[in-house]
Amino acid sequence: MSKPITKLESIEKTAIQLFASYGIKQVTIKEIASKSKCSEGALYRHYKSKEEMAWELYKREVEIFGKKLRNILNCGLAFPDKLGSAVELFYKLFDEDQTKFSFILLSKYNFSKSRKIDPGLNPFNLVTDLIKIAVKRNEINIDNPELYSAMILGLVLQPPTFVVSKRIKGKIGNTADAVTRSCLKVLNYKR
Amino acid sequence: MSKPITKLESIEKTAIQLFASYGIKQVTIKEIASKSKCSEGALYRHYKSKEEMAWELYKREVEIFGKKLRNILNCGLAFPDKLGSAVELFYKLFDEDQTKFSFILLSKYNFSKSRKIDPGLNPFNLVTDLIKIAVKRNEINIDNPELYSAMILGLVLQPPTFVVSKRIKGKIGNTADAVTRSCLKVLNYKR
DNA sequence: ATATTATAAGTGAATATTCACTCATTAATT
DNA sequence: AATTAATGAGTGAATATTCACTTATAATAT
Repeated sequence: MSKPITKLESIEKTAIQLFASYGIKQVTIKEIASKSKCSEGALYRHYKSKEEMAWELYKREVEIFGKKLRNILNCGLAFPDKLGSAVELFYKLFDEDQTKFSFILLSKYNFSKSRKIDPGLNPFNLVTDLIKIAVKRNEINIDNPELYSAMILGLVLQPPTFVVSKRIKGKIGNTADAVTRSCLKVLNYKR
Repeated sequence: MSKPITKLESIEKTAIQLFASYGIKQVTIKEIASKSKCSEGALYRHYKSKEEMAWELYKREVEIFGKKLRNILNCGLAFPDKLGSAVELFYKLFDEDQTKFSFILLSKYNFSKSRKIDPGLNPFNLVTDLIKIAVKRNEINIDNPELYSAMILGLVLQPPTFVVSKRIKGKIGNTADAVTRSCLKVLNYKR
């Protein structure tokens, strides 16, 4: 046999799906192998260990999202439009692949603290920077940018989390506007 | 009847502390035993398994907090005062025992979906109900209470989570007011 | 008071189980 | 034939759990 690329894809997709549903630690190599219809050994052709695989997948997916987010935040829009596009992007991508984003959202605390994703692509950093710059430019009026960044991130992240835990049913793309407006209120944005 | 010395308290305190720091799966019985200065077997006098213990501790702590929250939300205050007291309570308790609340905040997704805490004491339900009632009484003006409950919960929960992950340093009790005001803005509360 | 008994809790070595990872073998491709 | 990849039973270290025995305390009897 020599069609490794398709196998790898299948392994990764299965792993993300299982990690998202049950958490990294509770998923076994056996499960990933059987569900992706390959052997246990096949996994080790591509990754050094299960932990390593989980981390690589996590890092990759977060950084892919981070790049998209950075592109939006870098173009010369005004603050509320940047924020709005960011929320819209996130919710759209979330709706398109809930499983992938569950994995991202829930895996955060399952890696050793020494594993770091590229700070320039870390969505938390990007949002915090966005807010700090807006403060500097007097587009919003808040003290304590760290606190307000936390509030904004929580406000934006919790609805998708509620979708994952079934407290909210269906898609959330159509709520991006309402969420953005809520953020702007919190930040005392005056148009 | 007899009531010999008990190491239960020590075991539980140690377990919560270790679970909060490293996650339930990554903590071993050996570690709990040695850190709480008892044998590995002692744990099984009180709990059927490690998993069971983690769940019982989680459930207990969440429900203790749920009771306090319910008491506050049940007394006849106006909406913004109820919300304000709730945030203040949460942040005060969080400051008093960060370890315990890290455990609560981070363990959520480590249990099987079939394990449920008493719905009447579930803080998420309590807050959602609070908001729904306020809508009914025309104290706030929002469509989609589920979405707004999610936003409010995220807004309130993320700052403590940031303390746990060291993005925010120190205590947060003094931010309760600012956070409450932000919630009221999101909810279109007109005083 | 003192002794006796009952019981819950504690102990830790022994055992069972889990699970990531390996590697000898097989199969496919060139 | 040689090379490359795939397989999955096997391995062993890590870990959870058990259990026969000990100990401390409380309840009861003397």
